[in-house]
Amino acid sequence: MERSTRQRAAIRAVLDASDSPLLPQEILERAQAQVTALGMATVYRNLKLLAEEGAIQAVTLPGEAPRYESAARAHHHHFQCQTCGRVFDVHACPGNFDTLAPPGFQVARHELTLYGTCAECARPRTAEQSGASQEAAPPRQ
Amino acid sequence: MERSTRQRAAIRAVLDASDSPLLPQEILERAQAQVTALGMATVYRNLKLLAEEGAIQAVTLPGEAPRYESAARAHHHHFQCQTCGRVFDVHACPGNFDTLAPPGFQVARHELTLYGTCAECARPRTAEQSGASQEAAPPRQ
DNA sequence: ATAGATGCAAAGAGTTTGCATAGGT
DNA sequence: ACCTATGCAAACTCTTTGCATCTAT
Repeated sequence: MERSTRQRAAIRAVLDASDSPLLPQEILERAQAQVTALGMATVYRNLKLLAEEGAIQAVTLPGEAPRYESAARAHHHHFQCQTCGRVFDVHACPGNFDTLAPPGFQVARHELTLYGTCAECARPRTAEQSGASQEAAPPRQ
Repeated sequence: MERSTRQRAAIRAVLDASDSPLLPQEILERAQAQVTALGMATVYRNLKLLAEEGAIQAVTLPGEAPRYESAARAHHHHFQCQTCGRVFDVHACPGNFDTLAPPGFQVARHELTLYGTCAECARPRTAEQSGASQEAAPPRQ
């Protein structure tokens, strides 16, 4: 049966504490604050394990490594800013997509990703007075 | 400026001829029917180039390598069968997602992926009489 | 003739796996 | 005590890059 280890607890804690999906590397770094000797292999093994049992979910964006987030969070989608590359949660959901698929197809779940310009990047002239500091993920593209 | 080579033409032709997104490996194999000595590096270089100029688009599904498809095809989404792993096109689109993002966010485009059971996998008992032959991508998961 | 494109092989990045050891039950 | 989970390093897969050669313009 599955054992409860400090490593697994730390990884879960990191994902539960984050308000956006994290890269394996980020998870490793943050979890090492709890378990110093934690290795990347253990992170991957636990991500896979936790994903299989439904405790966490993978978030994949085109051209980027998979990120992971706690499945405990309410159903939501993602928005990636094409300017700064950051990923935001979108808690709205148009809902029922069951009728979109061809006849005979059964829709179990869906994923929706929006791309565009985030509020910060949309008004660069007010960036200073708004106190925006780009403290999240740095620009990528 | 950009030259027109047999390799690039073959890659474009393969993508234009396909009715579902293809993996780089599949593109290589099919294009080699035209250009025998074609190498994988050239496929990747051209996929990148064609994607940058908007001629093709990448389709990324969680846990799978990116697939590519012609951008000439009308706006559509994808459905992946959780049983056989195949990817189907979904030509319906709920449309306007502009209001889903938080205030100040500008939505330029969106991607929607549906997961569930395809018509074939939904009724295994009628698979024989329907003539289904699983000739598309083999099961993966 | 010139400069972009190709093919091969080596290099990178991200992820997985083998194996001996640590540690939960 | 048993057996899963870990840590390290090697292995793997997918993708990118260096370099000499080829080729479209």
